[in-house]
Amino acid sequence: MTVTIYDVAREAKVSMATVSRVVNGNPNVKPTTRDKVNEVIKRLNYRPNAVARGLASKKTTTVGVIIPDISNVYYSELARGLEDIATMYKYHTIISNSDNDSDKEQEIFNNLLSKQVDGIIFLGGTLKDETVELIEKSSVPVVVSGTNDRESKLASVNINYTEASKEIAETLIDNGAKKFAFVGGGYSEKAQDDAFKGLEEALSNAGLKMNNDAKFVGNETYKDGSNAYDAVSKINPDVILCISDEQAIGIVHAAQDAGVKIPEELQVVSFNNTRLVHMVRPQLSSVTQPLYDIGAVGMRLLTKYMNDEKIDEPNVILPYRVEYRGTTK
Amino acid sequence: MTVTIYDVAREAKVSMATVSRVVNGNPNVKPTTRDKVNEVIKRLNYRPNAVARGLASKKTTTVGVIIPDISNVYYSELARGLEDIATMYKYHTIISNSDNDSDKEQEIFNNLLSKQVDGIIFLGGTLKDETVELIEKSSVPVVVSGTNDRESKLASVNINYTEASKEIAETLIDNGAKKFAFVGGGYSEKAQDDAFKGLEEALSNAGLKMNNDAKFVGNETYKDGSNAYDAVSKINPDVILCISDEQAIGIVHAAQDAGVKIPEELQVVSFNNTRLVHMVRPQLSSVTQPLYDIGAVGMRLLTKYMNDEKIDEPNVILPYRVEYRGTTK
DNA sequence: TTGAAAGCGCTAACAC
DNA sequence: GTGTTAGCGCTTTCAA
Repeated sequence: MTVTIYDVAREAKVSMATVSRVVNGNPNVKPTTRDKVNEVIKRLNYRPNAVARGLASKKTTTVGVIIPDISNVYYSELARGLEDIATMYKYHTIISNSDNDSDKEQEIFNNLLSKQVDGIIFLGGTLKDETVELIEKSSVPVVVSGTNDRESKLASVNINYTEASKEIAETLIDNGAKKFAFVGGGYSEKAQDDAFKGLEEALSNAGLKMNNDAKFVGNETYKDGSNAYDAVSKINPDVILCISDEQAIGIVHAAQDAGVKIPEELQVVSFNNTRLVHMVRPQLSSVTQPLYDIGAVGMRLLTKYMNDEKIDEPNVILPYRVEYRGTTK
Repeated sequence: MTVTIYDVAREAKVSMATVSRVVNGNPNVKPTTRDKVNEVIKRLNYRPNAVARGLASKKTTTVGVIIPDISNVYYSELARGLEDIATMYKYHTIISNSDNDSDKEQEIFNNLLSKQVDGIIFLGGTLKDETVELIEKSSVPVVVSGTNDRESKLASVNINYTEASKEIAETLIDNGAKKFAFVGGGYSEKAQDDAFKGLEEALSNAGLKMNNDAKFVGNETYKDGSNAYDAVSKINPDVILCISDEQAIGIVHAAQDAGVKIPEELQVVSFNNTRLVHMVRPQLSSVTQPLYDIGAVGMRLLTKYMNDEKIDEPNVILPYRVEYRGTTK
């Protein structure tokens, strides 16, 4: 029925070992033999069985990807970057959605190991202790992209949220802003905490301080933007810093619906930099993160671990820029 | 090193076959034996090797997904639906991006087959003849979701673009619109052609006809929206029908930048219904496709094929609604 | 440069 | 209800 390596060997009058060598590009094959084998492979339309190969070689050329939600623009852009590099290095990716749920993460993790993946990428999301523990004692390399554990013990790719947040706050303070509000989402607590820290530093340096009611933690959705706005608008902020683009857009619209002029009466800056920032009017001021690259570099880092290459730096920090668009003065 | 079924068998003083039965939930095992085996499995932290299982059983519980671009909101929403159903049925998904490129599609297809996937889902995208041919002679079941071949030979899940388009055109004609423009994208030619057909029918029924310059085919991106607007604005249309949300939003903004009032002077309706439609102001009038369901139902259909269940109807047409929001009068 | 043969870890008859 | 055994299709020593 299906053509196996044995059929090719018989037809080409060589051993299975030789066919295997040809298929795997082993140089120790006489050119004439190689040609003969290749001819038969083509004629019989032989396609190596990756499962059998995986069993024999203990390598599946497959990596697992654990992602909170592939339909979230932020994550799907990371995923695309990762995918492209995986393809470049001849890896396939098994993607599973965790909804940032720790139990699901662990289940997925174990499933991926049972599938014998060569490595795992953990995209975004909050890294709860149990998950970090699982990663630390993993039998295959793991890289986290677009997030990190609190102590940065894991191999990771990220931007410096603290610095970005601080820079934004300083700029806007220089520009006259005094009252800041902060809206975090549920997915990456590390990013949120780091960004909040940067904001606090900038405020403290300027002799300002934040109102206790000025922080809201929501769920990073457009709809939740109006909840966020309702919550923080009580303190009448000059600026709202918001982790998620979708939520920031929700905030902008909620404010506008309430008759607040943006950016004149309220400025909004977000951190995700998905393609959405350009698709709304006024265009959303944001930290421009290299999303595609965060995924791509994470995957590249993982390939290094999988091939036992030298790792210069397990915690990669990628550059960012702040772009002031329509939602800031 | 790693724990195998053999280790468990030895430790539990039973045969491998019995362990296999327990692991696979085969009822022909005495409860006491089952308990004993389960205890050992837990104690040794045994995790079945899915690769070995795949080789022996010729089933990998893995499906391949070929998608034009996971970072495109439309496709990532389909992907999420599909993923959830796959997980529900204990399948994993290997996702690969094709960029709607026929060569890549074929390469991915063959790679997936070599990975011994149990089935393949083809998401969105134009089905070129070579791809259709590949699918037709595939050794594993294939379902196409969110697109179809021109003759509907393949198992598929879709909405009726012709009907939707016709309905919109009729409604807007009743409402006074006379000059229509149409903007298609690169990804799904079938959808585009069907939608165009519906528009033509409605126009013809109303004794109207379309200007030759009123059709533009672009690439479904936000940026391309301004190209599309430049192209079709020459005929001064009352209405632009646009397949892609992103592109439609680009059109709206290009028009607004040119001083055109929306919806008073120009109405815009799109077909994709991604979450973007709510995130712009004015909110985009659109066909509300059940994106998540198109993916989910496609996956469910595929599981039926993979398990040799009875198929009632290989071409599933899902219901749609038209929602008139801010970009129509 | 090539071949023989022993697994990789599991499932699935088949026999008991 | 349980065990024996022959593969699944390939890679990888080891020897020649």
